[in-house]
Amino acid sequence: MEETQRIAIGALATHTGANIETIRYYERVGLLPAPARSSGGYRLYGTNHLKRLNFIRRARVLGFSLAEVRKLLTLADQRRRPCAEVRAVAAAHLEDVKGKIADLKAMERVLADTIARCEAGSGSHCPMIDALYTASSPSRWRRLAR
Amino acid sequence: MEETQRIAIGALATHTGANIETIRYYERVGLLPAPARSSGGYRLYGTNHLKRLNFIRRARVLGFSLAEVRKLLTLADQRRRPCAEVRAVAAAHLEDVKGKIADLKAMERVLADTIARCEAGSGSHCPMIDALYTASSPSRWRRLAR
DNA sequence: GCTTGAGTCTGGAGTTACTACAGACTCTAC
DNA sequence: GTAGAGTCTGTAGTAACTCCAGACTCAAGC
Repeated sequence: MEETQRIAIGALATHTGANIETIRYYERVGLLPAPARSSGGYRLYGTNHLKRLNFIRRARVLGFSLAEVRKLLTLADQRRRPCAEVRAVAAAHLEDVKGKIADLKAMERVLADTIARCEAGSGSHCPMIDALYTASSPSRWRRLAR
Repeated sequence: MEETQRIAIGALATHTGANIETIRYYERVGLLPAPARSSGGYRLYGTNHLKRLNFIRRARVLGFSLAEVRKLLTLADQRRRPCAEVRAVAAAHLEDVKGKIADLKAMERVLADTIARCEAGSGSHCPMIDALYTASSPSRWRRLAR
């Protein structure tokens, strides 16, 4: 319960793998509570900060935006954990991720195709450049990319 | 060869689907050459601008960064088109896209798993929050996410 | 007690690729 | 000549950091 160890920002950074500047940034934007300070003004972090920062980093690795992380942290902070709400945030994010995968796969296909044509090209002109300069409208390309 | 029609920025925006502000932005950062001006200072675009802007938009749809688009445009501008260099830019970008797809798929898996556990959960605590608060280090999560 | 070097502090600017104003001016049609 | 739509410039905001300068603090060694 009580927090005895207090570590400086550099140590927290090493323990979590986060950047020092990022830690200060998270404090500035209110994701990480302001820690205690030494007499000289150094930030002194306890285990709660360590846990919270790890939470943030794990959520970020999973692609949650800081706004989503904020929401998740708020939900996590409530002692009675509203699992349904957490699930809703995660599910919305999952849909987002799926959409991005679909978009990237479409891009991958077009890129791979064009590069392949490039490789087979005779050399007088570049199929990649041609494809980009071609008169078909970007909206058609966007359709293609879904 | 000669350009007779000259259209205002709004018309160019409608023709390409680009935003007016974006067109001015592309000019500011040097992707689109500064067009002629009317006596009152309005920008007047010709067909070359139209083609170039479409090129940029198609490349952006395929996920090329503006830096990459710049490189592609430079290569396209050379009369003798260095197909190999174009292919290199595109291939590098394709690798990037593939990497992002892999990352997102890993995210998708972890998210879907955790949400599934969430659905099956008894209700006393949230598996999603637990997973994020779990003591395993973010670097392990990152490994997981490849 | 003093010095040294590493660590930390704040505030501000830079990054990417736009987007969104405000307030002034221009163009076209009636 | 005037109304209303279009355009102009310049600045600031967005996400999520990252980097920097110049000042200060801390711990260790002598």
